[in-house]
Formats: sequence, C-alpha cells, structure tokens
Amino acid sequence: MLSIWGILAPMNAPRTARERARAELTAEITDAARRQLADVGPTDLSLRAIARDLGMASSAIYRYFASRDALLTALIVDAYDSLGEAVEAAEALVDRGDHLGRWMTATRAARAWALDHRHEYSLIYGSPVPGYAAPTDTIDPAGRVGLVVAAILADAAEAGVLGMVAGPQPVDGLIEPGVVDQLGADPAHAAAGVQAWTWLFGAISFELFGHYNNVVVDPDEWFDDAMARLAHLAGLTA
Amino acid sequence: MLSIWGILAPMNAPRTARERARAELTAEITDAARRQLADVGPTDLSLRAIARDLGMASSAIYRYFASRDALLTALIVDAYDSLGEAVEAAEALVDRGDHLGRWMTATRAARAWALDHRHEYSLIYGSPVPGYAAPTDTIDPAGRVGLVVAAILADAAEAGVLGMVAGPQPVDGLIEPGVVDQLGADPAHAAAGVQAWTWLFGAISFELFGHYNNVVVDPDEWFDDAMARLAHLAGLTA
DNA sequence: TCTCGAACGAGAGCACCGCTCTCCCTTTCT
DNA sequence: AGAAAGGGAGAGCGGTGCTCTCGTTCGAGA
Repeated sequence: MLSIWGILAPMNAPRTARERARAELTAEITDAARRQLADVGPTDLSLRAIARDLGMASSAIYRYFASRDALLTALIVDAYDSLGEAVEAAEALVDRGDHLGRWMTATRAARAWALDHRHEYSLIYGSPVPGYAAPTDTIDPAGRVGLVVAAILADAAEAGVLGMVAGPQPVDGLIEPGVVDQLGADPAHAAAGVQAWTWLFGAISFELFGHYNNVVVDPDEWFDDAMARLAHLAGLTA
Repeated sequence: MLSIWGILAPMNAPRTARERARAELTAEITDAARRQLADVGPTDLSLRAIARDLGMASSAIYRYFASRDALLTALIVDAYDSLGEAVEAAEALVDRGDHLGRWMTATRAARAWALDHRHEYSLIYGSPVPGYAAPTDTIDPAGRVGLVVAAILADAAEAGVLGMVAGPQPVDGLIEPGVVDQLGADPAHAAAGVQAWTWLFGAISFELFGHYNNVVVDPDEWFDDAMARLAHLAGLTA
C-alpha cells in the first residue's frame, strides 16, 4: 500500500507545510546553537545571539523551545548521540574477534570526539547546567558508549577469553542487575566494566579541563597506556 | 627585637586601619560568595547579589576583585585548599604504617568533602568557567590531594611493601619527572598513582553529576570497593 | 469555498546581569 | 597642613532570559 499519497506524505513525518517548516526551523536553531557552542561554551550560549544568527526575533525562539535550558537539553541529547555514533562507527570497523583492539579503538574514538567537541563534551560530562534536572530524555542516549563497552565485554565472555578481574574480586550487588544483564557478564566483570567506563571519562575530563597540565608528558601516549592497563583490569587481554 | 612596635604591627600583617578593613572586607566578600555558592552553582553566582547581601553597592566590589572571574578564581583556590585540608586532616589520623588504610581514608575524605560542597567541587573539577584561563595561583593548591597520595605511595615504597603494578607495566616517561620525584617511587608506580588519582575524581564526578544513576546500586559501597581494587592496581596492598 | 482558531513572527518591555565612570568623602603619607 | 591615594555610592551602558501583545498567516472543519 505504498501509494503516492504515502510517498508524498510518509507516516510519522511532517505532512503540512507548516509542520515541515517547524521541523526545519527547529533543526536550524539547534544547528546554530551547536555552531555557537563551538566557540563559546555552554554558559555563554546566548539565545539572542542564535536568534540574530538566524535573522529572527529572540522571542520567536520560544515558539520552538520553552526556555534556554530546554534548548540546552536538546543539545545534550544530540551530543550524546554524536559521541555514541562516533564511538560505534569506529569500533564497528575492528575485527569482531579482536576484543582488546575493539576496546582500544572505542576509547580512542571517545577521546578524539571529546577533543574535537570540547564544549559539547563539557556540556554532557562537565558540571550539570544550573537549573537542569537530568531529564529522562537524556538517559537513553547517555548509555550508548556504555553499551559499546558492554558488547565488547560480552563478546569476550562468550568467546571464553575474558580473564579474571585483576586484584580483589568486586563484591556482588554493586551494579544494578539490569546493567549487569546488558554487560552479559558476571557481576565482577560488570563492576570492572563500570570502573573502566568511569576511568575513561575521568581521564578525558582531566585532560580537557587541564588537570593533567604539568603532570602528564604526552596525553596520547598516556591515554593509550592507561587504557591498555585498564582493559587488563577488566580481564580483557585479547 | 620583639618590640612593642613589632607586636602592634607584626610583619606581613595589615598595619593601618584601612589595610585591616580591606582584609576583612575581602574575606567577607568571599564568604558571602561561598555562601551563595552553596545553593546556586558557579554559573549563577551573582556579584550584585553578593553586594546586596553585604549591603554595599555592586560597584564597590570592584575595589576588591577586578572582575567576577577574579572572585571565582579566589573561590577556586579556597576550594582546593579546603579540600586539601580535609583530606590531609583525615589522613593524618591513620597509623603511618597502614598505607592501605591511609589510602582508603584519604579517598573517602575527598568524596565526603565533594558531597558536602557540591558546587565548590564542580567549581574545581567540573567544566572550567567560561573565560577562565587557569591562573597560576591555582596550580599549587590543586596539587595538595595529589601530594597526599604521593606521600602514601612513597612511604609504602620506603617500607618495602609496595607491590608490582598490576597488569602490563606502564612505559617510562609518561609522567613528568618532577611529579615522579614527588611520588618518590619508580615511574611505573608514579603512572599507577596518577591513574588512581584520575579515577578517584572521575568517580566522584560521575556520582555527583548523576552518571551513576540507574547504574550503581549503593554509591558508598561502590566507592569503597573500587578504591580498594584501585589501590591494588597501584601496588598498594598493605 | 469560506471561516475561524491555532500557529507564528516581531517588537516592546521587565528584571536582572557584569562592568565603567564620575563624584565625593575619608584615610594616609609627605 | 596639604597632597595623594583609597574607597563607597550612584547612574548608566550594553547585554541577557523571558513575557506579553499585536498583527499576520496557515490549515482544518463546516
């Protein structure tokens, strides 16, 4: 039943001119915001400047976003998606059996994305924006990088190449059961995975926010070295 | 030569009434700022509100701080010192020979301080404030927690109870030589120490900024467990 | 096809912000 | 005592997020 009607007006897509214009303008606003975010940082992001950039009245923006925070939230979701996509795309190119290689590639991709999108990164992994009360919209996209890590660990476990967690074994019940399921591994490896995930973004944040100044010599080398050791911690050796 | 003159006007202290008043007012301003910071977050910290709180004209603040960023920088230094002091004080109470205990106590103190001073924490470990270009004043106080970690590792090394770094050995030259010296250990343990330090604040940030929501069951337990495993990574087992 | 309501853009305006400048008084130094 | 520096208050500038009102335009139902 793929009628011409269906093609001209596909389901779940804007049908009227007004709806199409609305969708386009919404995208244009977020685009302009992202563009502005490239050189000013979340705090200085100005609704009026975005409006000027688009040649419209600042009040008109409020037809599309209830507030500056709402716009920021949209950008946060986009940023999570952009980061997730970058990591997924890079990791997908690696031989499925090379679990350590997949881990290194995924983490390098995350760091590279962060360095290329500093302000977007600090939007999602810096301090939360003032009034922002972690809307549920962000929960899903936030998990994408975690899911990649999960898949790598799960595949390694299935292949039987997941070694013991290094050091004292994590006690059970630390990680939410649902997350453990997603990780497809035992609780100990789930904990190690979350620990690795924490360190990944901790290290990126430290580098981006300047805490490694006068401490780390070569950030590239440091990151790779630490990531390899971290993989070992999680039992990922091949 | 401790003359009455010297007692009335000790060296390096405000001598005139004007200088004393200046020092007091400067402190009052930072106090008011810190008070405001307790419930609004760095971005919303308002110079005018501070002035209102102190019953003075907003323009008068500029006699004491060149700009809002300058005030923020002062708060950053204070926050680093406050955190450093809290960690040092807690760690000092532990038996010097109990290196693992010192590590656990120090890291727990850091987390406790962060939970008690959320906005001050995000001021120093969240995304850098907009125009802020990490003034050199902040370098020294920022290292205090690192120095505590350093001392623990160095003492353990001296006592001969510092085990091997877990997993693949870090390559040399990752960490600035000066920092390695401070850590009083070999480059491998220095790298592991920096890695542990990174994870410490990465985990605190993740908890504070909400990234552990729906992932970690009990943050207290999680923190302790991970910290113990991390100590093992750095070779700290006793 | 016409009509009426919803969507929309523009503009003025409010309260707030950081910051500057000027004016005037007080304190300190010479 | 006089000059110079320090410090407070107030007005004001350009900016912000956000609201409200007022026309216009679009689109769906009669």
